[in-house]
Amino acid sequence: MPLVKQMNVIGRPKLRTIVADRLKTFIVKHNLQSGDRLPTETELAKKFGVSRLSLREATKSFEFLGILESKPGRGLTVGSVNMERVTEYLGFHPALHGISLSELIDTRVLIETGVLAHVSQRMKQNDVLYDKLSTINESLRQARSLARWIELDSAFHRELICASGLSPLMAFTDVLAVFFKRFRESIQKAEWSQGIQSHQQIIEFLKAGRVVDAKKELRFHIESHSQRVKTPTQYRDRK
Amino acid sequence: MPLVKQMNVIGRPKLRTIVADRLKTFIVKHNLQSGDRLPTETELAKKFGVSRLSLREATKSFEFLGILESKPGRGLTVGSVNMERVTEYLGFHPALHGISLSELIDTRVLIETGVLAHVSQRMKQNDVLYDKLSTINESLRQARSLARWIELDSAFHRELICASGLSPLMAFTDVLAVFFKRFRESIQKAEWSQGIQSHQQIIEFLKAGRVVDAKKELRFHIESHSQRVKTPTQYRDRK
DNA sequence: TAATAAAGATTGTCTGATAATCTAATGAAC
DNA sequence: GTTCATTAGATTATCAGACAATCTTTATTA
Repeated sequence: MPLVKQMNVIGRPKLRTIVADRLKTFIVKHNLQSGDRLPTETELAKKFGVSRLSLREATKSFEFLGILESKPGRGLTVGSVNMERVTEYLGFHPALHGISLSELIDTRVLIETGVLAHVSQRMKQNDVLYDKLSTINESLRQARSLARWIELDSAFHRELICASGLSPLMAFTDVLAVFFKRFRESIQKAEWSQGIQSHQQIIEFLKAGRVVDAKKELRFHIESHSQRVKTPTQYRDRK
Repeated sequence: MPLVKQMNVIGRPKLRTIVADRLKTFIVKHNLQSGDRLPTETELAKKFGVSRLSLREATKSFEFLGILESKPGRGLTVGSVNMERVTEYLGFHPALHGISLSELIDTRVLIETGVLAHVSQRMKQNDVLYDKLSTINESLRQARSLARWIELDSAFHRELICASGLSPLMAFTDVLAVFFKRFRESIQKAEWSQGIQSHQQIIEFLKAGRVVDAKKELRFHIESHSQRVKTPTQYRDRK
């Protein structure tokens, strides 16, 4: 007969969870900044009373997010969060695939048109913003392959958000970009020029401070994408 | 004399990085959905040609994000992304503390006002939306503690986004909420009633289809937060 | 002094083992 | 036959120890 089962009953928290929490506390308590070094794995493991393996499960999760960095011979250092990494792996998750195209487009229209007032404002004080956007659009004209076109079109819209100076939105739009990539791929070559014209019109409007016109043009530009996509791409092709 | 140093020179990618990528591919290729089961750790390790340990470093990172779940005796299953978890651990990171309050407020104003047109539209077809918001606001009147007030205020604004039906924005505002929590805590009791009145006004405007007025009121409501906060909260209290 | 080589420290990865936990099969009682 | 408790099997959780790979620092040499 088996001994009395160790009563841990419902969810005993995993060790790595505890360690992750203590690591977080450690960083905050010591007020560590990017680049600062942490104790070695062995020391931390001893400090937390767990094996080096359990400690690593926590640090590796942090490293995945970019919170920590580790190199052989150097040790652990505080990193700088890598949003791209996060979004790349969150973006592919099935749960997020259920979002309809119209929802995605509405969201994008909301953010990009909302940003224009800020962009226009900042353009007045800084010519570089206009030049950057203009340069990308110029390259767009010379794009030969579809892949290159998609890359530059994404860059244009990304730069638009960036020009607003609202950094939180940058990270978010990177997530959205993952989904739009697949829609962009259904674009026809004949439609390139139309898109480029729209881009140009938008930045001219912005430079002139005509925000309302820019919004209208941008909304039309984004929404015209959707009309070309006949059927939403299916991802579930088998039972 | 040491042997010729194994020339790997620049960054040979870590095994866990490769494994993470192959795991991602595996999930996408097999079209796995939330709740679906994966092969066992041993099988996956064999499949990828690495040790079980290296495999675990990848799966644990995924588990941390909520992409995977693991239980002893059951195995690995596809999870549903836990944004709270992600934001909790990203939110404490020093690099993200650099975002200024004005940037946060501008971003919030942009999203919340942008959403109002959608909300108003949907309110016409569904009374429940108005009732939900109204109920939260009603509870807000009866809140006694600051903690309760913060909780309900957050809930109101969250419900507002939710009412737009744009689910991508939900996840994003949850991230922003982490940062706003600390600013809400500086609010004065005397200001409660003013906030509640604003809430009420906003939903009345929305119900009446007066989107422009609702936007104006909401913008004022959010921006008035910032004026109360005298100095941006400092996190670096020591060298 | 500067370049090179060696030594030390630290993470990367592997193997193997035991404990904890869940799932499913088994059997007993009604 | 049905329902419940028990058992057995499968799978992850955690540990320990070892060696390789890599970076940093020190020591050596020209």
